[in-house]
Amino acid sequence: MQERKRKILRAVTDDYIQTAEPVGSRTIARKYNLGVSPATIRNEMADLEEGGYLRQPHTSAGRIPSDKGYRYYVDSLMDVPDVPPDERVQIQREIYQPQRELGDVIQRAIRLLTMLTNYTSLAVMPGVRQGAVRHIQILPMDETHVLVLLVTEPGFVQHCIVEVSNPLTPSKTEHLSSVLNDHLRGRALGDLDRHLLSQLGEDLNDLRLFEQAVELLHTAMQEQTEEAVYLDGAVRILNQPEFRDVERAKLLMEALEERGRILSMLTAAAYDHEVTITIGEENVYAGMKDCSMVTATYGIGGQTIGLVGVLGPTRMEYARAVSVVEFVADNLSEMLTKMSRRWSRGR
Amino acid sequence: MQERKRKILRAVTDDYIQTAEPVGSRTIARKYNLGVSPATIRNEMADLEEGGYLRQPHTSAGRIPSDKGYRYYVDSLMDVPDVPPDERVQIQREIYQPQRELGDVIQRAIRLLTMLTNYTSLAVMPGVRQGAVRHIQILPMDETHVLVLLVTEPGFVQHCIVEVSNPLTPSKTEHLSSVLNDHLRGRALGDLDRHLLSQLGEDLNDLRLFEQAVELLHTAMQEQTEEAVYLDGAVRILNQPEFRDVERAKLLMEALEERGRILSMLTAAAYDHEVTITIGEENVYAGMKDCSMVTATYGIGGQTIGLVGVLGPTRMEYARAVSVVEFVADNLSEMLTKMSRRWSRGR
DNA sequence: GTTTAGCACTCGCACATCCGGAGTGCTAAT
DNA sequence: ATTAGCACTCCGGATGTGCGAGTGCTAAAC
Repeated sequence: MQERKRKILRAVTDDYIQTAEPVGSRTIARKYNLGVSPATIRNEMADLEEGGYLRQPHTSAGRIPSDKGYRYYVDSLMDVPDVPPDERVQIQREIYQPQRELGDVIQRAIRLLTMLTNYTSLAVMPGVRQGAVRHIQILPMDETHVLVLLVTEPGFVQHCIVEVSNPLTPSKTEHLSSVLNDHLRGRALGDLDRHLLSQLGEDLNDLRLFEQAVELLHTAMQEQTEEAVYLDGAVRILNQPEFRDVERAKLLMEALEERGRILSMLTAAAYDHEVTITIGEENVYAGMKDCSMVTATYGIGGQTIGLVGVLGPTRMEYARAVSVVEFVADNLSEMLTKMSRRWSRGR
Repeated sequence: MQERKRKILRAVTDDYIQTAEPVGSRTIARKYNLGVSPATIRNEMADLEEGGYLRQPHTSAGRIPSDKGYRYYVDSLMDVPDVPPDERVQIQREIYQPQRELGDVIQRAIRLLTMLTNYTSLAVMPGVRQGAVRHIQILPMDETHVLVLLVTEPGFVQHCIVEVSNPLTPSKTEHLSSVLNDHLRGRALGDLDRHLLSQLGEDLNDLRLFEQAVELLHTAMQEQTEEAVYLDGAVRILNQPEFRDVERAKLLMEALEERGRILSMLTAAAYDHEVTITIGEENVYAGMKDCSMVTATYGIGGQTIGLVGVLGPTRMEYARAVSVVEFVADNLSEMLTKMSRRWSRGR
């Protein structure tokens, strides 16, 4: 694409992102000094429309970027700014809090994301399957229930209550706990295989207990195997003029209430790349067709374990969103990696 | 108030609740056969308006109930229907699930409430202070952090990670756990007093350990002392015609996102009575001035520990809401009481 | 050949206007 | 005390109009 067309596409997109109004040739000529007259810009815009980068809401209105236009914009027009220093420290202060649970950290991280971007933000936290087991503990609750407590890398605590067919005495649960600990520590719960299980059986020396243990782990895993979805500032989306229509807003909010849907949307889109931008129609779900997402992955020691991002209208401040989301994700990764290392050293 | 006025107020309220349109004298004469002409009804309505029970959105429109009118309606006009059998079983099936955590139970209960009433529903779950301790366990995480696990009556599990100034070895945490267990079991965490603490000190036989224990409990309590607020179906409120205005909707949704505000609102209103109805202006918070709440308390063995309810427009189906909310709360109480008894027997 | 000025044309939007319907309050008759 | 009749009010939707912003085209200028 010729340089001038690029400049114009960029101007249109920037302006529309800022004002939410269709932008005309005169406006561009005035605000962005390209050194050409409105008429020339009009011609170029007609070409851009033909190419599918711009569209007109109605004849004789200004142009707005199409999804394809936004795509081109984020891929090769925008320049991502640095995160300003004050925001850097704000983010880092929030993330490097005195250590808490992973869930809390993520919650706080995305709350900040919401504040800074004014968009809805979301995160996926890894489920229990993924992380290596640090500690596992079985505690009796009442005749028919036990509590399974699981601490996984990197400091992710989960518990669930499991019904057992035969009562377990405190001494038995203690025994069970220690055996399970010996065998599973350092391993991911998803890695349970036959070999491991048979070895477990030998060490337990008690068939019924063994069966219960297997049953227990099975249930525990089923219960909380799912990745957790965090969401913050869902109402922010109502600030956007494109959602001044209640019906639309309702539709979107309803979609956001269904965590499962969000999850599949997020994972479908973006688990492999550092930063992913999903624009309008690229979204799998109807009802999100005029939203965009900017997401980034975070992980421990280079391995991706989760995802944070923001959700806004397609007319989103992509450049800023990218910079902030990326920065948050990077810091999250760094923090988690440190946290994990500290634990290894402590052993 | 004369019987006929009561009948008319009731007719107006019923009709307005159903249609969301101001209701006129002719409508009442036609739909609710009171045996009098529209003109008579008009006179009566004028009286009711003077008395503050009805109001007119504008001259020459029909009447709608004022807050005072609703108040009179719920206090002495409406008759609360039984919960229909199919809904009864649905509710009971949901609540008497194979035992899970209290949080899950409540979550499910209010989800159902949302489904059945089509209003936003909410619940308050007791914080950690209130319940008697069943089990307490300290586990080391890394050099500077331990995990405090707390199981309180009636099967409420909470954990939190606490930073400690001096590292605790596994053997020490074990010792600490067992001592704490001995002393705190059956007591509420909020009851920690000097006497108890000094006794603890004696048994621990280790000053530093004792100090850490106190510090630990202190932090643990501070962290999670707050009652938890559950919310479901917040978007449902957008279905109501009174919130077709986006600004209003946004305001309310924003209020709903602030859990603390909800909490104080709920507790302020309704902790003492079985079923409480809070109407429009009676709400403490602006932004809720055209909402009503129907809440009921639940508890264990007669002692109130929490609260469930629904939130809708003042033009709410009070009768139905009351019946369903009450039924849910009662079943919740019954279930929790049983659960608690079962545990006592298990000891 | 590209750029630009000029101009006719197109829409959407805000605003004013108008009309009908629903409902009221008052008065007088029952 | 109740009711029929009637004049009056006011909202809401339909209709019409003018204005402004913006376009596309054409012809002139560079």
